[in-house]
Amino acid sequence: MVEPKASGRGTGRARKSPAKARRAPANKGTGARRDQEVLEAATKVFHARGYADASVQDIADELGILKGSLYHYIDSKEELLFRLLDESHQEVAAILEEVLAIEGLEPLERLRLYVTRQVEYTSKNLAKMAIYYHDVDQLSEERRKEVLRNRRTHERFVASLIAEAQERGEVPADLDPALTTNYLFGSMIWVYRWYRPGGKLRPQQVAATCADFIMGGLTAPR
Amino acid sequence: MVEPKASGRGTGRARKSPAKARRAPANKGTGARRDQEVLEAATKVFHARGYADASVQDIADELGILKGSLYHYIDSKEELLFRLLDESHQEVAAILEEVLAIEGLEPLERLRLYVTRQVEYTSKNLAKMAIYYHDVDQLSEERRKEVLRNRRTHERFVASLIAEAQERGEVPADLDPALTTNYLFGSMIWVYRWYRPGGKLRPQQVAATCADFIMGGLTAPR
Amino acid sequence: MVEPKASGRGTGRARKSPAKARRAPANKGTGARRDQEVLEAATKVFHARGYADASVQDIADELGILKGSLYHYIDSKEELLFRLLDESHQEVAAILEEVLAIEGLEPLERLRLYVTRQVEYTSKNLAKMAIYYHDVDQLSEERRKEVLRNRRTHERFVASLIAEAQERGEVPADLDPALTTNYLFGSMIWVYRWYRPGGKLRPQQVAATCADFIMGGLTAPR
Amino acid sequence: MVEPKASGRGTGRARKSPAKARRAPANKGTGARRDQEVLEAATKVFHARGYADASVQDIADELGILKGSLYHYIDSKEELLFRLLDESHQEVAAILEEVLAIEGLEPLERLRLYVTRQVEYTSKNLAKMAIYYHDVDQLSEERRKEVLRNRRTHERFVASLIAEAQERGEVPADLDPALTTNYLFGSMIWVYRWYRPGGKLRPQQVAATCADFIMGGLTAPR
DNA sequence: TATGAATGAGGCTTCATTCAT
DNA sequence: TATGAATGAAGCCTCATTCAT
Repeated sequence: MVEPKASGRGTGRARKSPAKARRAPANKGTGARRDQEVLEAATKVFHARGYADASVQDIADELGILKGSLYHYIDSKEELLFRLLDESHQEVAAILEEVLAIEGLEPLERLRLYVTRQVEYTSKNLAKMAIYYHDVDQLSEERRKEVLRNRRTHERFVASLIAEAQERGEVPADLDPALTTNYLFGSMIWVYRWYRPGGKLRPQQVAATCADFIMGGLTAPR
Repeated sequence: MVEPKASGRGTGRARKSPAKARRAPANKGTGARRDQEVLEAATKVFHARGYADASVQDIADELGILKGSLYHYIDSKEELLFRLLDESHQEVAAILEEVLAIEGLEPLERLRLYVTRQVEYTSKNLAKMAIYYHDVDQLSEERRKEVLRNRRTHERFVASLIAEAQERGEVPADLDPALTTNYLFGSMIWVYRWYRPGGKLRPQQVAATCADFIMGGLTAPR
Repeated sequence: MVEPKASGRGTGRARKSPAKARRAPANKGTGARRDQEVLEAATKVFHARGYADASVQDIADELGILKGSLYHYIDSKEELLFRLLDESHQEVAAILEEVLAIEGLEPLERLRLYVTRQVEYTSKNLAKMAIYYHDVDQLSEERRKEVLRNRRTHERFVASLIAEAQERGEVPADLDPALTTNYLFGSMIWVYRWYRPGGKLRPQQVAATCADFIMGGLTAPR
Repeated sequence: MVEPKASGRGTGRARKSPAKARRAPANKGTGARRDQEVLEAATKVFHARGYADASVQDIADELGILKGSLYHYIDSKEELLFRLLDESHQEVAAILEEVLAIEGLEPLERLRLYVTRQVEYTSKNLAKMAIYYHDVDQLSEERRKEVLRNRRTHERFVASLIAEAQERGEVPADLDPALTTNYLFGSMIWVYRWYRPGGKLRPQQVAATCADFIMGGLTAPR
């Protein structure tokens, strides 16, 4: 069984932290909580207007502080996007890791579980996932490459699961695992574009039907 | 068999054109050709940098004219985007219409043909399709609604093809055609994100494998 | 005696201000003072070059800040004009209110007082009044309507003073008060076009002679 | 009796004329007629939008030709304004000349006639007069000076009429003719701001009531 | 005369970011 | 931490004017 490696906190981002210089101790969890609020505000705003179109002012408004004050929590608008994408990646990667960590699952069962959890996560975190998939290109060259590298690693694990199933004869032999991974991801990811929470469709239903579709696509004889 | 109606040339058109209003000019195609060049330049630039990030200057540079001169051909940056999206829609809708016009095809054959042609088109017109799917949100309220309305119509035709196959028992009865259309589109559309022309993968191969995947997803028993 | 109502502070006010919305600031007047400086600079520039011809750059120059910085104080060039006109209207309306508030005056005495004060005010605030009467048309439809509505109300009060005098037989019975108000205003307002402060003519002299002329025009038998 | 001199075709404006260079003869009255059409279109447009706000495009639209073509008839936008103002001045000056040319009139009768004709003319040529009085400042230094010089001459003739009446004791001795001329003009000119043709008020009525008002202002004892 | 493409300058506005308080 | 004034660069768009055809 494949083993995902530590999922790319590499560049590590020694970012300015609100609990940094001046008066080091005194407040501790507050800084982190505030940090999280900033990320949430940014998520909401970036999703609503698109990263490029959203302004730092919008985020400050969402937080109820002034634009200038926001710079106590961020280095730049782009760094904020990166943090968001990085956080998203952590969570998406964690799902894969959890699924891979479960013992005793056959490849196809594992794949179905993976897709199910992933789609459910996406349905429940639409804004985050929308930004994750829609706005990577807005990062600087270097950061974009880091994110894409992480994704590629992630995709390779999924592809290797397909390959495993293929070796067991459960997936047609003439199917290209890496190529098919793209179709699988397409169905899964595209959810961020059409799913509307609050409608009659529950996340579980989306997850289950999407997994059905994908499993069919993988296993159907040619 | 369902019949798609004329696909939404209704709203947006009173645009400025070099061959524009007052007293129809005597030139016969130069204007239109230049118009097309503008669209192509915009396509290139919007794809490379994203609509929001691309500047009118970039497009003018691409054309080798001054920024101000570009406004002989467009009303605004946004109108240019709309024209692009509208044109894309025409072409995408044309594919569906052609496929629907063929007589004697069974629903599933028709669906496979549709997917194949659509994916091949996308592979060959990556920039256009990337913009078509990635940048709709940047349109003004009104124009966005028009585009989305057109798409919804398009999707309904595809869903109705699935329903037809379902009635013939070729697709599981418990599958929701409208919902499944989303997964189908996901696989198909996502191509714009990962396909790289010039690599070893030919458009026809992408089209064929994508169609296989989707047909499997539609027809596999639960 | 008629009573002018609060003169139209209804519409236009939700403007951006350095002392603006979110969490009322602790500063006590600096913001307002700067605001006033902006208005004064704009008054000077608009008067010198005409609203349409004046640039935001000119105003920024006058203030010694950058063009972009000016937008901390204004929403748009047009909103700035509106603020100017609104302020002017407040002051002009205040004069009328004061004159109407004095008790024990006969209509014609009141009219003479009104004209005198108004003309004196105009002579002393040429730039403001010039803009007030010269540049209303440059406002957006909605704002122009608000300003004109205010003026109409103002004029009606003046007309009603004429009507009062008429009832007492002090003004010819065949004279139309509303129509005559226009002539009265013409003489009064036109001052902004020809009066040059710093010349040998004092504001009081202009006011007195203008009032004489107008009272003659009102009362002379036909 | 005073004699107005030739009213300022001085600077003369050797303007580009459509009947100028290439193929001198052939069309004769056509050129002048077209010229007049251009002036009329400009009058309409400048009045509707204000000189500074009106574009050359607007005028071309009004004429049904293209912007570039308009430059066959004008040298520049400003020159067009000047032509307009110059023409207006000719007509306004002509009224004064005619009134001065009539023999056997007493000064006050002459004044009343002058005001009456002038106001009637203004009421019937609102657009022209509005531009004449509203947009002089938009001319270049030199041309503005020429126009204002012409006006000053005109005003002096009116002032001298007042002085004549004063010498006959028909106007209070303590009244300053030049100063009073300003009030007189104010009432007369302001008509361009409030009169609406097509309403119930006929030009003759405006003229008569305005003249009444002004004569009252001139003759009433202090 | 008329066209219409192109110019080039300038105008209004937005915005990420900095910094003194 | 928070403020809010200011920066400076850039973006979109308009427009008077020119010119080859």
